Amino acid sequence: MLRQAFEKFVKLGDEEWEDAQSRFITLSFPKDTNIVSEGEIDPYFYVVKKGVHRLYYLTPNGEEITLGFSFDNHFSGAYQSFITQTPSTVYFHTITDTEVFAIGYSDMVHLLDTYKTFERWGRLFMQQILFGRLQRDVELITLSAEERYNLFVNRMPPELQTIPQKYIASYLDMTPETLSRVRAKR
Amino acid sequence: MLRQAFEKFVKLGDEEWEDAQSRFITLSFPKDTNIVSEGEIDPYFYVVKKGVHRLYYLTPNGEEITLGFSFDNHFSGAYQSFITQTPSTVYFHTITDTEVFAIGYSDMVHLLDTYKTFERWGRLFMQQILFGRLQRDVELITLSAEERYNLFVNRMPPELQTIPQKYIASYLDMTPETLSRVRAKR
DNA sequence: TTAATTTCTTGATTTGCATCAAGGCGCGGC
DNA sequence: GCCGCGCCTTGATGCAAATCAAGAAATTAA
Repeated sequence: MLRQAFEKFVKLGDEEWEDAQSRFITLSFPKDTNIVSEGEIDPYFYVVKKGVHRLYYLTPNGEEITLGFSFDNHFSGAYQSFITQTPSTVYFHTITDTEVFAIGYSDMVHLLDTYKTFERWGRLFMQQILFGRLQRDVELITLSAEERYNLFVNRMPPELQTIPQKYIASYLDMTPETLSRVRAKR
Repeated sequence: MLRQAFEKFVKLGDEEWEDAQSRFITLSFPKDTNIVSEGEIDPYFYVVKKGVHRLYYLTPNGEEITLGFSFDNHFSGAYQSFITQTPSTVYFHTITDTEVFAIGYSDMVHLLDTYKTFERWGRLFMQQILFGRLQRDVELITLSAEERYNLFVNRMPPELQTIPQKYIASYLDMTPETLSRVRAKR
């Protein structure tokens, strides 16, 4: 399952996979926990075994803005902090009880340095996140609040059915009041 | 100069550099040309020798939305189309007369396949673009039209002084009228 | 140079969504 | 099982920026 997450991007040889696998640990967190907070360096890169995560940041006046969600079988974490080993500007937060595979920085560097395959995985992974963000940028700028919500619902995997609406609202760049009104119209 | 563009990310060995260098060609375009249009596959990845470029897309009602600019000594192109070899959703456009180094897809694949250093360059380059977009997302959501313009001016390199204001306006997600009013207040 | 376009400015009006406000519902804790 | 505190809803009002509308300035073409 961990291996599959990587093999969505690259084919792994058995030896390099053994090496990689041995470097992951399993961690659990209860719901509503900040795994990483603003100002901390994210010590791990994560693969979600079970649960739903949220990335958000705080505006100067204390409002939470949700950047994205992640869930089962996907990569997760405060990537920028982890890969640059600098203090995070975002909170990495559990919406549900969660289990993850986690790998530390020096172990990740080992994989990237040693295996060309992992270096390629890293490139393709970054690429996927980037292209996803670009798509989102287009949608935030060109679509109305109602259209953004409709798109979200159509793409929403079942895992996200349970997310509090205020998180969805901030992800879609609207207030909870606006989201509530949009929903009332369906 | 071409080499320096890569060496902002990774240190290159002389042999791999020779191989890479030999695969670039030089191209020129007059101002106001679409190097790549929507629906076309971008045949090259570019490094700007001289000139200013713009990436934009068209909304359903024909409005141009500017995604970004590039200029001397930086990488440029419709990356998503090039790297995935699929039709572009964006226009890649010259604002000024332009000279570029360009490398074709099979040559780029050769470099990525053959040299771990280029694979790493690719990862770090994608990463830089991604982190830049994330920063921009934050600014678009949290800042007012006036604050966005002030930030842009502070960061703007001299090359961008000559850009038509309507392009800046659409990059900052406001109308030309709004930008004009913001500027009048300084 | 002058004419033709395009870009930029300035003013009046509109609008989508935010903000402010208050009541009801649901869920977790004791 | 009931209490209390977030969360969601619904209504009234406000506002930043869009839209609509001309004219002025700048760029391009002839």
